[in-house]
Amino acid sequence: MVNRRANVGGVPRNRRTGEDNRDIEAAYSDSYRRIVAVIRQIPRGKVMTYGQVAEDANLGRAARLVGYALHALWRTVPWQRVLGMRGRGIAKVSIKDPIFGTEQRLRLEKEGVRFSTSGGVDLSEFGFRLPKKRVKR
DNA sequence: CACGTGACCCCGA
DNA sequence: CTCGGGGCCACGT
Repeated sequence: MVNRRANVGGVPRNRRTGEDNRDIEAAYSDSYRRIVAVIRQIPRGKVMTYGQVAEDANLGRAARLVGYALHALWRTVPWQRVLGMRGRGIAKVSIKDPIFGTEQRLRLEKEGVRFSTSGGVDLSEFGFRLPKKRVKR
């Protein structure tokens, strides 16, 4: 399993305890909490891209922030269901660490997500979006 | 306060 | 396909 700490420069551990990440949400910003809230709603067998998570969390185009946050909060969410956008409705594993990257793909395949020969996931088939809030009208 | 950095993304050349 | 360039934003230094 993935026990290995994936600490990359700058990404802190839980600010309060310095270890356990289970309640890490409370220690972080509101943006992080919203990101977590969105990711937790992705059902089994479906995926979202970093950019889509940012949008649905009302964070505009802060896709980068989602990646940053997820790296720190992965213990608290189904992290495997977030992929990187690779143009034209195709998403791919975006994790640099090969151990985690492989783990992500295996977990998704176990949920029924299919990867093409080139490693892409068809978002028209496996993509998930939160139902739109009907705010305007 | 100012940078640098990062599991990102879009666009144009 | 590869490169830049600009945008996003939290966090560490």
